[in-house]
Order: sequence, then C-alpha cells, then structure tokens
Amino acid sequence: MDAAFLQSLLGYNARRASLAIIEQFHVDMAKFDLRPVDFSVLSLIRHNPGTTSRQLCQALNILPPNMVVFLKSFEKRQLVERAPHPTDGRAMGLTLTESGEALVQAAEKTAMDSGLKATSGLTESERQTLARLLQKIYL
Amino acid sequence: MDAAFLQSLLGYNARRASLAIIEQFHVDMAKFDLRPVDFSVLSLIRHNPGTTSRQLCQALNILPPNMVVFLKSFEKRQLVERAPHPTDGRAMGLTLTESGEALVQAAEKTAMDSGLKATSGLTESERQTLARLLQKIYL
DNA sequence: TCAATTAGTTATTCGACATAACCATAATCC
DNA sequence: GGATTATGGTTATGTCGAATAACTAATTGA
Repeated sequence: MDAAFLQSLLGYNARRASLAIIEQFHVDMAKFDLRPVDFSVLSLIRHNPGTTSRQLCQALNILPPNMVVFLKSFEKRQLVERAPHPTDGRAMGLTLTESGEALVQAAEKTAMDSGLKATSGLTESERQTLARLLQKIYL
Repeated sequence: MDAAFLQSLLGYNARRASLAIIEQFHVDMAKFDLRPVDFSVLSLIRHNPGTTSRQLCQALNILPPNMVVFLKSFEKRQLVERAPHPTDGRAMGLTLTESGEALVQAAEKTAMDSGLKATSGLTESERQTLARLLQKIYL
C-alpha cells in the first residue's frame, strides 16, 4: 500500500504519532485507572492547588459539563477535594487529597517513563527538538 | 495556570499539536465536505487504484464495519466505484470515479496548503525535521 | 473434502465530545 | 442601590466516531 502522499502531510504524521504515544500512555496508566484526560486534570490540580473547574476547562480545552463528570469521579475516588472558593462564592477551589497527591505523584513518574518508552527510537536531543517544534504549533 | 509539567510530556505536546493541525485541516476541507478520515481513505484509493476495503483498513487502522459506512457514502456521492476483484471473489476493487479523481486531486492540494498554514511558525527545514521525528515514532 | 480463515456487511453498543437550559453568585451600569 | 448582564457550575440530552458481535460468502489449506 503506497501511503507516501499521506506521509508527506504533517497533520497525518502528527496524528499517527500522537495516537502511538497515547496508546502506550494508556497501557502504562492502566495501573492507576487514569485516562490521559484524567491524568492531565489531576496533574494540573496538583501544580495549581486551589484552582477552579473553569480554569481547568480553559487550560485543557474541555467543556464545563464534561469536566463536572471528571471531577465527580475524582471526588468519589477521594482523589480531589472541593472547598468553597475564598473570594468567589460561585466557584469551588480544587485540591488533591493526601491519597490523590500520592497517586498523581506516582502517575507523573510513570507518565514520563511512558513518553520515553514510546519514543525509544529518538535520542534525548531529538526529543527536545520534537517538543519544541510541537509547542511552536499549538502554543 | 501552570502547565509546565504537562508541557514537558511528549504525548501532551503531540496531542495538542495534532489537534491544532487537524482543526485547521477541518476548516480548509469543509469546502470539499471531507473529514480527515474521508480524505485519507480517498487519497489512498487514488494512489492505490484497485485496492480493497481490507487493505485500507489496515493502512489507516480503521475497523471494517466503520469503513463500510465511509465507502457507502463515497459511492452515494459518486466519488468511488466498486468493481469485482480480479482474483478474489469475496473482495471488491476500489477506484475513484472521474469526479472523485478531480475532487481528491483538488483536496490534496488544499491539504498541503493547510498543513503549511497550521505550521506557519515553522521554517521549511523545521517542518521536515518534525515530519522525520514523528515518523520515527509511529512507523 | 472439509475445517479454518478471510472479505465484507449489518446491527448494536460504548464513549468522547457538544448543545441547551438552568440556578446561584458576581460584576456592571444607570 | 437596584436592575441588568455576565460568569461558575450543574443537569439532561444529543451527536458522532470508534468498537463488538454475529453473520454470509468466498478462499485457503491440511
């Protein structure tokens, strides 16, 4: 099958590569029962304690109704706590629980390893180049 | 919002970048009424006339039941023709119709332009580096 | 020859993502 | 200060792409 033309398109390559990396990610994250989007949300809460649902939505391009579902499941799993926001009576400040902190810390370590595994054909310098070029596209 | 950790992950960058490119692609392809997957299928048929549904499925990682739906719509739009396969009585050989050929040819031109537009912050040499590194991941 | 495999199809399900409508609080502006 | 508008959050629902199960017809091969 001649796929030379498709392979000349950056979008095609970006999509195939990101699918490959995410598939590896999915496998490695299974032990934490976290999907990529779950991990992204939790990691952002970890590094931005007290953040609001709305801020997470903006950062990750997720719509509020869907975020509600994620946060509910995190609360049920006792990974995240919601406290009244100090200055905005409508909002809730989000923080990790102690067990959430432990889980996300371990998951972040796994996430880094997973990325290395998925790009084992690249040198460290190539990885940095790749990350830099990708960020130039979407940032 | 501090997203520094997520941005250090290749998978996160790859996903965000591919979404950005594909969004542009979607906009530019609207005039042909083709989604990215439609375009991929049609382009592969163009460059592999007589190919079978199964081969397309393998090349694009699409499951057969879903491919059936795509091909049906292409046939209805008179972009693709199905002929009995010369050697395998179960299979059908796929080719573009005359109007399909014209449409895909124009769409391929648009696809290349769209990729350039989505990566306008990159130099041509950076684009080539990016494509090469991405292919090292998924091929 | 006959069991196992393969190409293609139908019907259905699952899951990610989007829309519409709503409540409570905040901010804005006469 | 009070009415209006905007915003954070939520519920219910819809849409669409992707996956599963089950089937027919044709091929392969032991």
